[in-house]
Order: sequence, then structure tokens, then C-alpha cells
Amino acid sequence: MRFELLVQDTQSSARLGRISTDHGEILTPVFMPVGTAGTVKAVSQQQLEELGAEIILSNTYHLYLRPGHELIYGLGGLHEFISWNRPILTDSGGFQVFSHSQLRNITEEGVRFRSHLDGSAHFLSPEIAMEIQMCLGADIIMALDECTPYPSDFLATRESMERTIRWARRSKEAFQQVVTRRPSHGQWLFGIGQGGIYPELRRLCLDQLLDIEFPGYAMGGLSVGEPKPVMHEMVSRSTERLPAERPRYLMGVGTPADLVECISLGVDMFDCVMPTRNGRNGWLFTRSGHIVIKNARFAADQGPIDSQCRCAVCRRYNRAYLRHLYQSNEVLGSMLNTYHNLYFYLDMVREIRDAIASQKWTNYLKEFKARQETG
RNA sequence: GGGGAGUUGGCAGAGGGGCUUAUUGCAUCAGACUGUAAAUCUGCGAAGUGGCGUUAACGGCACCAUUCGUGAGUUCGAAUCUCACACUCCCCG
Repeated sequence: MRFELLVQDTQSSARLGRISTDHGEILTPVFMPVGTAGTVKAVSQQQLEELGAEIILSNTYHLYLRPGHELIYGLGGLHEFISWNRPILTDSGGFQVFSHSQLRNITEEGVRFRSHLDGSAHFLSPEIAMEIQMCLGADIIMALDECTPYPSDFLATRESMERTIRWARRSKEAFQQVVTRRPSHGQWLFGIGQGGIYPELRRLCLDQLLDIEFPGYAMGGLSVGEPKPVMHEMVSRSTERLPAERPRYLMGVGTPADLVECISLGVDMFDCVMPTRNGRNGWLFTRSGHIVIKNARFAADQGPIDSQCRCAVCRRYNRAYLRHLYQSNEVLGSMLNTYHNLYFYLDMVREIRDAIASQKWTNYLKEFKARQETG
């Protein structure tokens, strides 16, 4: 496992890099489609390969509940189980600590959850999160953190952030112990910075994570309702603190504009449910903004989703048909919409890498912003 | 020919004297969605006409009258009770 910085943009913090894993290389900036339960909803692994997805994300909490990490370990690990030979990143369950606030109880030791599937009680600690993720065998795994909700006052945010640091330390210790007990292929454990919307807390958190030392660092707890400029400031404060030679991962972000903005600020990795979830809900990305395919105005529209898009869906199907599929609640609608949206994201990130590689990032930025304004 | 059941918003279907401009579901239309409890969730309207007010608005909003097959009646008050008519379905000949 290693990360190489290939190109550093001279006008901004944007950069091009390469992560090498046992399951292949990832060029950064990278967008990672979200496949929570071992599947990127509505697309097959074959289609993901076709789309050029370099790495996908999966989830500790969901796979632990069903089918169970021991089962997956016994079946040869997550890659084997889901038939995906490229890299995988698993999230620790930290986000579920946040989003299942009704069903959980946080203590210093860990989080007590009630399963959203059957109500049964479960416990997740940094140690357990490591054990599960090491059974799953993803290439990159995440420390258990507490995704601080927005808004949270300074004291509550600090308390939560400090616990995240303690959990990060325990995550790393547990990780090292499991590695010696159960040697597997190379895995990387990333630390996650929290600190809400308070720059000094963000900084404090990252400093401590840097002390613990991780091969990569994530920024968490952003895009949870705070204003955009605040999010950008937090990202900016974080990336300028982080070492250039380690990958930086902005968790759960975001819109195409968020990606562009944050790549400029030096972020290397992104994941977001937006292309997949919004696709299933009829929201489709185009170069000039989005369209809502279920709208009546597309009922007889014979054009493709995006006339400039070269994806298989845009080459073959028109808006009228896609609207019909949505209206009829046909699974093919979800499949085609998801396929297009993922292509849009992955292709955009490919273009961005090309732009950075050829020192045309500033141009790209200008063009992107002009497109947003006309669209 | 005889007997029975029924007719409520785009569809289905509640409501059996005042709280009903009318429950609910689906459909329609629109919106939301950022480390996925999501093929989810939210909202709208049902429908017109007339009056009055407001608004930059052909549109929007607020209120009033009428509105549950049609017409007439009982009642302070009717989708709800009575009568007539029309239509639909079922059973028997």
C-alpha cells in the first residue's frame, strides 16, 4: 500500500495522486460510489467496471448486521463475497452513530445500537469496528468516530471530538493487534477528523491524529447541514494542516460543485450517495445542471438525458422513455438512472484528473463555473 | 315482468342529520435527498361557477355562496331523512 503524489497544481491546492493497493491502483482525485450493503444499489459489479469505478465503499454496520462479518470472512472476505476485485473502502459505522440517533446510546466504551432491521441490541466499539472491518478485508478501513451533528455548540463539539480522538487511538491499537493475530493482505487504517464548524477544534483534532499517525486522513462531520462557505473553510483548514504525502478523504461529499471546490482545496477522495440515491429518485445530473426526469415536461422528450454525455444510457435511451420507466416504477428506471449518474460523476473526476495532469485546472474551474451559471 | 343492491373528488372507497369544501389509498403534479433504516420521504390539489378583497401578474392568495346522479321536499341545519325521475349492477321468470 502506498500513495504517490504525481502532480501538484501551482495555482491551487488541487493535486493528482496514485494509491496502490493489493487490489489495484486508484488515481486521485477519486469518487467512490457507495455500496453500503455490499452492492452499489441498482448497478452490477460488471457495470461498475464498465463505468470505470476504481474503488467502492461499503459499510461495517450493515454488513455486520447482515449477513455478518464472520460469514463473509469464512467465504473469503468481502472482495470474494461480492465478486469485486478492485479496491474497497469500508466505513466504520461512525456515520450510523450519527444518523441512527434514535436507536443508539453513546458511551466512552462505544455505541449501543438497536438494529434497524429487527430491533435487537448491538454494541460497536473501536475494537469491534476493527475486528469487523478486518474480517471484511477492505483495502482501506476507517477508525470509529462520532460524526458530530449540526448544529452543536462549542463544548459539545469539543467533547465529541475528543472522544473521536480517543477512539482513533484505540482503533489504531486494536488494528495493530489484530494484524499480528490474524495477518491478512495489506490494509490501511484512516483516521477521521471531527470538530464541527470550529476551526480550532478541527486543527486540534488533526494535530492529535497526526501524532497517532495514520496512512491517510479523513474529514468527517461535514455537509450535515452547515452553510457551504463554512464547510469549505473547514476543508481548507484541514487540508492545509495535513501532510502532502498522505491521501485526504472528505467523507460523504457531495454535489458536483462540492467536488470541484474541494478538489481545489486539496482533497483526494470523495464518496457520496447522491448519484445513486438521487438517480433512483429521478434526479439526473447533466453538464448544465440537473433535470428531474419524472417531471411532466419530459413526457414526449426524445432527447437524451444530456446531449454531451457519452454514457451507454444517453447513447441509447431518451428522456420520454426514462420518464415512463420512472412513472411505471420499473426497476430498469432505477438501473439506467443510477448508471448515468455514476458515469457523470466518474467521468467528471476523470476529466478533472486530466486537467490537473496537464496543468489546466484553472481553466477547468472557470469552465465549470460558467456552465453552472448558464445551467 | 317481479325482487334486491347501488350512484360520493381522475380511479377505488369511507362517511347514515350540525365538527364534512367531504376520512383513506392509489394515480396526477411538484419538491427534498451529501461517510444510505431510502425503488424513500414531504407537499399540493381535488371543482367548477359566481361574488368580494388583495396582488406587478393571462396567474396566485384569503373569505363568502352554491356543491356528494337529477329534481322536489322535511328540518334552524341534509352527502346523510322522504318522494319522484334517470342510470348501473345482481337474482328470479
